[in-house]
Amino acid sequence: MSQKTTFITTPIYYISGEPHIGHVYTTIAADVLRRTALTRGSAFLLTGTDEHGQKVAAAAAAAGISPQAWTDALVPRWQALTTRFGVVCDDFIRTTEERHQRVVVAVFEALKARGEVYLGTYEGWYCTNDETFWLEAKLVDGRCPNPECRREVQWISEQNWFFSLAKYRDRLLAYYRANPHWLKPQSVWNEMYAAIESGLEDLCISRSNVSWGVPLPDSRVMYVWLDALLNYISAIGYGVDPSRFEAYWPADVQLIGKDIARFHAIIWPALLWALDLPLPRLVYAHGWLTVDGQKMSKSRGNVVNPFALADRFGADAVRYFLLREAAFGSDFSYSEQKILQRYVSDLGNDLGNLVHRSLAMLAKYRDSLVPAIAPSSLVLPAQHLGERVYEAFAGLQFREGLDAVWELVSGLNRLIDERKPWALAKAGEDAALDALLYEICEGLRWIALCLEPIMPEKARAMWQQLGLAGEPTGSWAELLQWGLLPPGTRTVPGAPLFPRLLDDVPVA
RNA sequence: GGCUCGGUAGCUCAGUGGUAGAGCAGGGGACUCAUAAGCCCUUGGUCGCAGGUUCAAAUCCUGCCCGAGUCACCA
Repeated sequence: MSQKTTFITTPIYYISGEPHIGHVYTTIAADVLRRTALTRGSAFLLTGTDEHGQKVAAAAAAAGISPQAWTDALVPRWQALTTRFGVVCDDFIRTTEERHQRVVVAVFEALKARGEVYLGTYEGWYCTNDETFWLEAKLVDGRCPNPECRREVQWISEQNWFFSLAKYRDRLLAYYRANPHWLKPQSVWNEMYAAIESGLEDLCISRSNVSWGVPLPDSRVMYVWLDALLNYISAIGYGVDPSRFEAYWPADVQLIGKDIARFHAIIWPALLWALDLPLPRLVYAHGWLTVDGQKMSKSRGNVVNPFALADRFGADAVRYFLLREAAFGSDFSYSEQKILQRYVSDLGNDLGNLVHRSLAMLAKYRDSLVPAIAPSSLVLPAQHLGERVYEAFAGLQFREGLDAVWELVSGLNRLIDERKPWALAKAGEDAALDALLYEICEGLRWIALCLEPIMPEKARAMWQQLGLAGEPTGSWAELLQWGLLPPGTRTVPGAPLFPRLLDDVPVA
């Protein structure tokens, strides 16, 4: 039992455009981890925006405003995303903030003092149009290999700072072997191990030809990726507030998309070692959401707008769908039909209707008052549900955790059909009816608690309909004990949690 | 091209040596508290292809086909 605060991070999002469903996916998962951790202790969720770099500068220039004004205008859109999906961030850091930039500079100075960086020459073929350096081997007929570009490339040579990444190769390999579970899923571990094994080159960490970045003391700016990685420690006061920093670092889970594994699984650990800091306990690279098996991208025109999705199905249903539909580590193919099916079948028919029918019967047979019964009549075998769900969620096995909760949902639906409350009422078997109704309501209380990390709004709605005070949050060890639902509680049957959708028009 | 992952019921997937599984969809039934929901029963698969190892292969080996991803600042 660690008393340390569970520290969870998402990548900071590169604000080159509108947020899409993929960004939400990561952030929601982080929020579930945070809420799950809160059932046993304290938690801290960090997210934010990555605002430097040429693409941002170019977009701002195209709009005729300064990069700072550009990012200031976009950031609220990203913050709105977390709010819209019920994500509670304990901090939201922007790389343009002073508190971040001074840490970046301090880290640079520290690396220099430790001899971890040196001034060298950065050379390569450069495509001005794509603003990208290309390896000679990648060039196609001596031109830019991007099929949509194919322009001539030019040889660029500039003085820049380099981080001594290559010397960490053996230490990384040894660390990987000694810690086979520090990077998940296994497939990403394999890829990164192979990448390290094949050799590392020192990393150019400054730019002379870019102006929109964290300024270094010598008029160059910091390489945007190093700038971005440092958010994880700048936000918690590295070099500024040591006691605060040590209360959080190392991170317990750093969620990333598999595309940025290289930065988090090779450069990041080496950088932390260079600073003499411990590594995060787990870096988890989750899969992609694809649309009909195709990668989501602007050029394909198949980007799913998360706000539209939330408007149609509700934020909680989207949260549920994203974490229930596929194993968290692997890709899954999004489709309108799939989320609709989950909504109707799992949420409306199984869960929503269970709540509705249960409270309707309690209203009809017992005037909405939870009966008083002897504890001995409690028979539902849900004792270990809390542990199962906690272990699953905390271990990023969201689907497995939800499967476990649904065993109780289905169990209650089955129990109702088997014991037939309506028949008990007709036959005047009051004791049996009391016991049954109590069990059902108590089961619903458990479901509300267990689902709170996934669907906080709906869990709260269940809690209120059950007539319970406060929120469906708190220590599961204390709350998930069978029989804690107070007899005499007046339930408040309300609107269906997941009403039937009136149309099946696809989301634009 | 190198590397990675995958190809199992109509759909989404679990199953890594020992008589083919789940959920959803489809079909049938009994019920009525409920969002025409829920419950019970059920149809359905030569486990990508071809070889090989083994008493025994979806599961191990080899080759091939197909799909996706990655190797470039997209979660």
